[in-house]
Amino acid sequence: MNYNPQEIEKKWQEYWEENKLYQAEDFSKKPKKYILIEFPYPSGAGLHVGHVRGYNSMDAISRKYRLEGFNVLFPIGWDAFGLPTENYAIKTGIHPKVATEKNIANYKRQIKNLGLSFDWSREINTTDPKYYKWTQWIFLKLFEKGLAYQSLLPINWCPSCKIGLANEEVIDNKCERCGTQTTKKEIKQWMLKITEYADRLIEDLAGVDYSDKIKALQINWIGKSLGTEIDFKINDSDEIIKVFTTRADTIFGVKAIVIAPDHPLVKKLITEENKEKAEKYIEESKKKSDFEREKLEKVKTGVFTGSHCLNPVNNEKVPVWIGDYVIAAYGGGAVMVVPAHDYRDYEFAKKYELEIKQVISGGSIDKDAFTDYGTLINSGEFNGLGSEKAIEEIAQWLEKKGLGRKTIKYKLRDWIFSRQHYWGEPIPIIHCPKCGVVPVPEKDLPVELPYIEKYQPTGTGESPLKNVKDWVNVKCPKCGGMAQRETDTMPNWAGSNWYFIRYIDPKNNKELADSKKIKYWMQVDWYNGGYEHTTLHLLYSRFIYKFLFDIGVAPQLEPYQKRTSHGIVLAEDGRKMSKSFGNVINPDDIVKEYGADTLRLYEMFMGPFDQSISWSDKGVKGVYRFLERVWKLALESLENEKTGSRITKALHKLNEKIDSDLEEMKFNTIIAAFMEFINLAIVNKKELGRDSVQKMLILFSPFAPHISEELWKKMGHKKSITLEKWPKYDPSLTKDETIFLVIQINGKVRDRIEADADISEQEAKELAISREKIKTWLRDKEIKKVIFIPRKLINIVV
RNA sequence: GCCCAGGUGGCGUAAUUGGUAAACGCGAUAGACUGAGGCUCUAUGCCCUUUUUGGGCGUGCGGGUUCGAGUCCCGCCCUGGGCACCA
Repeated sequence: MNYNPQEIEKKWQEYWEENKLYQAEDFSKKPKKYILIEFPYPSGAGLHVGHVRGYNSMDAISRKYRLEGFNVLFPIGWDAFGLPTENYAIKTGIHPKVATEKNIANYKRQIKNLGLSFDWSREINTTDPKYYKWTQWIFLKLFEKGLAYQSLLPINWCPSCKIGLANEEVIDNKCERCGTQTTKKEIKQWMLKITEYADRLIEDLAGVDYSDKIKALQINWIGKSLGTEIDFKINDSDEIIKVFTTRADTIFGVKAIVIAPDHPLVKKLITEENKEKAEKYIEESKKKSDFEREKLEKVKTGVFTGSHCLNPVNNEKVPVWIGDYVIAAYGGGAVMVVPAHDYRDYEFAKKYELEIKQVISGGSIDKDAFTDYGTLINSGEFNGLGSEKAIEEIAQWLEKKGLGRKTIKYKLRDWIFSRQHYWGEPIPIIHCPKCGVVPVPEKDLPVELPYIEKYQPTGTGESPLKNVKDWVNVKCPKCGGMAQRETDTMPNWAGSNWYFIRYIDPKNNKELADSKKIKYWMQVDWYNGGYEHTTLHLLYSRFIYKFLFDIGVAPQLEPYQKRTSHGIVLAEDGRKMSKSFGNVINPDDIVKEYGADTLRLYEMFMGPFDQSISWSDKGVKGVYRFLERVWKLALESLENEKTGSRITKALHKLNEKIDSDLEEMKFNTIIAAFMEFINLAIVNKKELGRDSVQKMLILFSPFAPHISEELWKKMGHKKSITLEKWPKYDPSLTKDETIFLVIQINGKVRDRIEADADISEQEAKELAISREKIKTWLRDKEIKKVIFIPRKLINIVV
């Protein structure tokens, strides 16, 4: 009988589900493991082989943990609100709700075909009102604590999607979804104060097991920067411009202050004679997109306001300029120009004929700016100090006089939490003409998203919900007067902020989850997902979890003990898989042709887990051939009684290899080790006994569950292989009794001899110099030194 | 510019963490099987030398440490990813 995955896989998938073999048990006495994958967004495109890479790897880990006696929670659900579905709906005319249902059904079918050991009894869906009731509840709590607020802000606006975008959704000044150039638009937005958690989000990384890469990515994104805020008093005025700098040591070299065109003091600073020129500049910079500014102007532009301010350290009069390269949102929107010690300032000074005054010794200032640290010169009482010390002392000096202070700035901005779109969780707020902003009372949650036919964006910047009069108009919960609902919805990150808590108690109607259950299951022991979510989803969900900790819902400071990320699966041509390139591999096709086990094994074997790898059809075939060999070998060995020592040893070695490599996600070498074992066993077929086949199948089952289960049954077992125990290897059997001792002369391999593994140095030496080959090498030479490494080699130095 | 990875056969990659470089898979070539093709099996695997014997080179480049370096140190080059008028 030939290996025929199409015949066996479906059968076992149904068997596993019917017998509830993968359901996690609350409060089980067994030790728990919470294994999490990023729940998929059910798009119209269907499951990607990249999803499969992450899922089946964590599936193998979950399966092994179960065999080892752990109570494993390995859940799945759907992150279904958001733009992709809405755009799909607009394109096809299928309502987002219907499209979501359809897409989920498709994903579910695809995922079930892979034989993953998810606990389907805990399936969740972020678009289910029973679920988003709690997403809204979290928002109310954030509002209550002052962490959700409204703000009129120039936001990134995509003219094509007609939607406001968070900074994180704008890439290269283009809309992340459609690629259209973004512009700015002022809208009243809901914001979340993630910046309040910036420090904790950095500090608490110390206590979790994330790779350095992931930690660095997050720390970079938060962009903490220590510096000094310096007050520059405006000449003949009480107004102060606060300037942020990391280089307070260069303050004696300041030759101008540049403020952003939208700095609050701009209007006051422009003098009558500069009015025309300055206002024209501001107008023009507003028109320019960020993209243009970056690409077209290497040398920064600016315009003089006509006003001056005073340098607090020496009362020098310094001109105030307006420059569109200064970002209003960062560091107070004002910078000090130190031409001698900053490249941009140097160019700026050359262009506008400002003085270049050197205050740090070093470099050649007539040629270019000198930006390194050094010793202060031309800096009054601070002359002679090193930069680092000077930064410290100047800050202290300023602080004493009330003219400046040490401060910390972050690149991380508060999180724009409003979307003017239909397909999202309604923000549970009511606007009352009398009482103002009123939160929807908890008892009235969820605020259900009404089913409407016109869900297209209005293009005015308002949500389509604005037109649903009988939904918008409500009584104010406070005064009972007529009021209106907030019509903005939440971004698609809202539901995924906390979903891992809902898996713990998915049907709870009173809380997000029962607190005892949360205590039992949290933290997530191991969370795997794509690198692309490192700065968005991962950071957001850590923030929300910290908030939940602060209000007593979450028991720990961090949600995820360990976070790993898989590399992207690229197309065979090395490019990203994309419909437009026509190079997409559909997992369905692979399952149909070769079976799920082949797909799973191939994706583990293709290369290092965290690395991007190109797909290879040839590689898939190679794995399929391997499975055919396993099948044939196992069936042919059923009648063998005893296992030879060579096979026994190899099996224990394999066992050891899996144990050590799986924790490190070295799936590729595990599969290679399996192949090696099978190759050995095929050559020594008669030595492969029944007991070893059995053990081999258990070891194989986390990786290729279907074929293992089928062969297990063919061996006469009545119970599922998933109920077996993970074998323990005997360390004494993983070591060889004889080895090939390598003989080196001057570090070069000259010979190798089979020898007893525990051969002594003396014996090894004697053996070595008795060899004809070695004798030739040693002729007429004097042995200076002999280095002997037990079990490995002997090196003769002549 | 800054921060991460990484650079090993024709290709994807492996190397017990300083000890036989190329395991495993793919491809290629030759042979076996076949009427033929495919599948499968066996062998080969970079350069030099007369085939074997044997020897040399060899892990991006240049140095260094060491009995011994893909692995450690110093200096470069290149590729991929992330951030970026961030002051």
